[in-house]
Formats: sequence, structure tokens, C-alpha cells
Amino acid sequence: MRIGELAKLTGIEVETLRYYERVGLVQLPARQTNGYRAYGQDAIERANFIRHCRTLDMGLGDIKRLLDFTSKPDADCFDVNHLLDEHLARVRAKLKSLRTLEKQLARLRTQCDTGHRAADCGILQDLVAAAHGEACACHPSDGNASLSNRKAHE
Amino acid sequence: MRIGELAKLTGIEVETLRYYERVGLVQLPARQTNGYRAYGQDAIERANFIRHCRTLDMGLGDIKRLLDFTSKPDADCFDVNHLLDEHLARVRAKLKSLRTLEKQLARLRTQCDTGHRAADCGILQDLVAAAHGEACACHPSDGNASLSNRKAHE
DNA sequence: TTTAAACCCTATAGCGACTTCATGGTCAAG
DNA sequence: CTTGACCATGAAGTCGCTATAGGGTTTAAA
Repeated sequence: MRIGELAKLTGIEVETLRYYERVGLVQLPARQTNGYRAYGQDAIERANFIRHCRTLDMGLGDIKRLLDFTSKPDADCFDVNHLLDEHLARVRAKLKSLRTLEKQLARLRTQCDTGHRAADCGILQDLVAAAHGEACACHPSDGNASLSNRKAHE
Repeated sequence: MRIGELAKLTGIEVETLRYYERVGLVQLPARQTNGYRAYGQDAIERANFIRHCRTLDMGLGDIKRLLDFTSKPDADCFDVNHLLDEHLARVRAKLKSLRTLEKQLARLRTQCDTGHRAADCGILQDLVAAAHGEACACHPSDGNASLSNRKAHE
């Protein structure tokens, strides 16, 4: 099987498959005489495993660790639980901050329904007011809120 | 005012301010004879505007567009609404997929409570089963679900 | 007065997970 | 025999920073 077919079967793009190979997620496949990559059936399974974990938004490092586990049946799977717990915690934190954000944006959005000139735009006024430290529709009383949840994986 | 003071006043790190300058979000400040950046009061306001928009998770491109609006009082602010609507839509889409994800992960997490050997780990079994296309705890009946909500600005 | 800490500068590389680009080789159909 | 689909490599671009290297300047204490 060549790389295009594997891509079609798994829904992972060709360039992404090559990228996964480069970073060591996918083992080096055999090569045909012309240099084309030649995959076996096992590559489909491994690629699907990766894809499924990616739909669960796991990082490539985590996926690599899980793949290692699948080939070591006698290892202690405590780390699998732990990895999943951490991931779940990250997802929940992100979810929380996103819910707050949604409320803020929705409230901000209600500020401009009348004027059409930028000078009269309630949204812009609100954002400028925020720059002055005044209360605004999106951060009413406030103090702080989120920010800083940017580097947390993703 | 030097860059360090501006950083302290706005809560934006020095390196980040220089980065904003490099990408054109902050205008080039005057320079002292020793080459140090010299900011005026207006820089504080502009920087706070940026910071506030960033807490709302807006992209730098969007913020740039908003900043342009604040200096063009006669422009039609339709685009401001539009920009905010799009951003809100992105946030809501992300929120939706994250909620689904949370459920999937939580369910998956229940799969491993008994065994300690990787070979017996319900989580790994589940993930491998998914690679085979079978139903799994995280994607019960399935068909597909999300994926592809990765590039949407964040 | 010396010296050390704290500040400032530029340029460059790194992160994660890709995507895109440039450039060229291989192969099957018409 | 050429067109177009496929394959290859390597390098650069994306986003929003963050960090590092390797310097110069200012300030305050010893």
C-alpha cells in the first residue's frame, strides 16, 4: 500500500502521515524500488489509533506514550490512567474558561445595534473603556478572570 | 516611559510588547539617545486595548482591525459586528466540540479500574478497538464527530 | 570607585501540529 | 509523448508568544 491509499483509508492527510513519521509516531515503512513508501496492514491500525486519539485532542507526545503501552502488555497501566486524568483536567479547565469567554462575548455583542459609525459603536466604546480600566459589558465588575490558559497544551 | 514601565502598567511582558511592535500591532515608539524605547501615555491605552481583546481570545489580526476602527470614527462599524459575530461563532463551535470531548474522555476513563497490566487495561483496549472501527466507550455508536476544528484560530 | 544588579537592545530559535511551497522523480492513460 | 496524478525531499510559514545568546546602559549599593 502506498501513502495515498493509507491516507484515504485512515482519513489522515499524506503530508500529516509523513510528518508523523518524521517525529517518530509512525515507524519507518519499507520502500519500493522507486523510493515510494510501502505500508502493510498494521500501518492502518496504528494510524487509526493515532487518529482516534487526536479526535480526543490528545497531544502527539501522549499518543506516543499510549502506543508504547500497546506493545508492552506486561507494563503497569497506571500511567495510562494518569495520562488520561491529566488530559481530562486540561479539557475541563479549557471548557471552563471558554464558557466564561462565551458569556463575555455575547454580552459585548449586544452593545452595538444602533449606530453605524465607528464613533458610535458600542462595542468599540466598550473595548476602549476597558482600556481605561472602566467596567465594560464583557468584564462587568471583574478583577481578572482567565488569560494565561493559553500555553496549556494546544 | 521605558518599556519595562509600560509592561508593568499594562501587565504585558516586555518581550511580548516588542513582539507586538514587530508584527505591527503597536506603533514604533520614539527612541532615547541610548536607543531605549520611549513611550507616551497613549501607548498605555493602546496596550490595554490589546490586552483586553486578548483576554477575549481574539487573534492579533482581529485586534489590529479593531484598532484601525478606533482611529477612523466615520467608518461603518458593520465590520466590527461581523468580526465579533465570527469570533463568537468560533468560540461556540469550540465550546460544543469540547463538551463532547469531555463526555467522551470521562466515559473512557471509567474503563480502567480493575487490571494493572497494560494488556488488561480497558482504556487501551478501547482505543485499540476504535482503531479497528468498533464501537468504543468514547465514541459509542459514532460515525464520526469532531476533528477538523483544530485550525479554527486558537 | 568599583562592581553588581537590573534594565535595555537585537537577532535568532523554539514550541505544537501541522500546512504550504519549491523542485523534481515516477507512472498510467489517452 | 505528453498530460496529469501520484510520489519524493527539504525548507519555510502559521500563531502567539517565550527563551536564549550576546551584547550595551543605568542605578544603587559596597
